[in-house]
Amino acid sequence: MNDKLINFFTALSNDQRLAIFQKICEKTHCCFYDSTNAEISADLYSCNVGEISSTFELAPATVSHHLKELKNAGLINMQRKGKFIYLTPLQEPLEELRLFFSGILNQ
Amino acid sequence: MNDKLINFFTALSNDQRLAIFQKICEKTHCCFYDSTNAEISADLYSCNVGEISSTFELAPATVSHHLKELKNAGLINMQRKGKFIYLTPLQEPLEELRLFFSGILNQ
DNA sequence: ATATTAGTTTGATAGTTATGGAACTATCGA
DNA sequence: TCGATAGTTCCATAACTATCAAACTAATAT
Repeated sequence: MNDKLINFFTALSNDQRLAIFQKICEKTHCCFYDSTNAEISADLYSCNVGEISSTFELAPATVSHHLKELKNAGLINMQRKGKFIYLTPLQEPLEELRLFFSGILNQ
Repeated sequence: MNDKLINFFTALSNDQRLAIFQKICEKTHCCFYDSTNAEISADLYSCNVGEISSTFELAPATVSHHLKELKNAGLINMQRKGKFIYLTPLQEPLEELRLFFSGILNQ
């Protein structure tokens, strides 16, 4: 039960990784639709690994490690589309965390 | 800005420390009043360091380190009353964390 | 005063984590 | 098919973390 929480907290306890997660959240916009009402493809509303690498001054290997940890913690999704891998935050963990901090005190 | 969050997450990213924090929260009850309407003293509604030591199978030194970290992160308060040191969770950080997870996504 | 109980600090050690270079895999465009 | 671009995995290392024994400080009781 606490294992999942530990994974969340561990993933967010590193400053680079927290910043990366925030960037992913910030860069992700909910599904917009174009004039024809067709959903615009993921690369228009989420960010890819390269964008993280160039934003933060970290070696690609390091970024890769951090993303892997965010993914393993269950905080983000990584989806390849051709040459790029797109990053999106998952909502459930955010909800779980909100609930955890709402419910922890007796009142 | 993120420093405070990092401290929260780091403090909660260790399984023993998370369990200790949960224990402190669980053992803390909001101010009850006795029949004379006088506030009952802290030792009746919060837990002390020894209680943590005996609950978790950790050396006193280890417990002390963990508590220090929870305190330095700003998650708990430690108040000596005579021989004992009483532990209480702080509410602001919980609220901050709730808000963080509420506000991080664009919608 | 001194013994006892409660807890901290110091110092050491074993284990974990962050970082990146180098070598790898995957996809695409020419 | 070959070169370029995107990203991962392997490996090493430096830095950090968790743990506890031993020596300490703080408060109380006798």
